[in-house]
Amino acid sequence: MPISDLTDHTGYWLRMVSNAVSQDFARKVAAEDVTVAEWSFMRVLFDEDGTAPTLLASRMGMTRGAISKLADRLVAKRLVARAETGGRGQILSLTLEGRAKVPALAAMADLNDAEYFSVLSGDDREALSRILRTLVERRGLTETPLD
Amino acid sequence: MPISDLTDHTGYWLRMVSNAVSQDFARKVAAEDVTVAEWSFMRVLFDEDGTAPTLLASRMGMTRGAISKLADRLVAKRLVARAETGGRGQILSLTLEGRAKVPALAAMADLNDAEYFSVLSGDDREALSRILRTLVERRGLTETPLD
DNA sequence: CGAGATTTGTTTCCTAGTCAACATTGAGCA
DNA sequence: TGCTCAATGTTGACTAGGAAACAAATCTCG
Repeated sequence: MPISDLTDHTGYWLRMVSNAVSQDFARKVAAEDVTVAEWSFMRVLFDEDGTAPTLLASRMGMTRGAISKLADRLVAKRLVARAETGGRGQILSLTLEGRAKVPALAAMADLNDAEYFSVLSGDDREALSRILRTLVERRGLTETPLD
Repeated sequence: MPISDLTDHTGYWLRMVSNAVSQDFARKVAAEDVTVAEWSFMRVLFDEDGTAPTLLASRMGMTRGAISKLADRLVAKRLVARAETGGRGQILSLTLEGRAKVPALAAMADLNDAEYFSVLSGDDREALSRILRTLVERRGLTETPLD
């Protein structure tokens, strides 16, 4: 039996494109001194301010440990604030500065996405989006990635 | 202007699916005590035995430093051998043991891919593959990812 | 109530990369 | 020839995240 080539797999091409989109976006948001994970974190808080770390972890598909460290970094940058809620609990919210950054970052995300897929026809763009959503639904992928 | 949601972006779904495919594959090859990067490395050598580290780095889209360490690990596992070529140069090849492992790993890659995309119709599978290849070509993505 | 079980957030250790500095080797060419 | 400059592979410092152990806090229910 012939040995299949790496490029025979859809997963291969998927990863190549995904990596390229992510790296490009990472480069863009770096201009605002923010990482992709930080952007994602802030975007979640933008809608659901005052979220507990554990919920953020599940929203973002990261471990609580990772969220703990990510929050440290964002607090150090004065983009996020931690608030004790009495006992063990804690609540994370955007600072004014953090909230003010979100629109610019969202615009970058829009631009990055539009730019990347602009080389496709409208039909193909639509098909790609639809197929990916189908996969997520049918495979029960609930964990959220970073962008 | 409304702030776009993370899920408005095709890149978001792309990353979610790509991560899921990769993680699943990583879990599978771990049964053979191999990582995804190691598999990729071995697969390249399978066809192009006696490759220099720098060429492997470009084939795999990794830095020379990463290849150097990856090669260390594979040599330690007796799957790859380093050969001096006189001066500074060096050449990497699969050992017999390494070469013998490739077919099983390739079968795993085939299975993983087939399994993941089995929930799509034939048309959608084909469309996805075609669209991804179009993106790679039109965006000039030459760097190779890991699976 | 109170004792075990669970949950929460943190921390430590580990892995797998990048980046940049480095010594070594080789090539080009006056 | 010999000088300079580029390329090679390695290394160390650093980063981001996962896994698991942990202490503290909260639940559960007898």
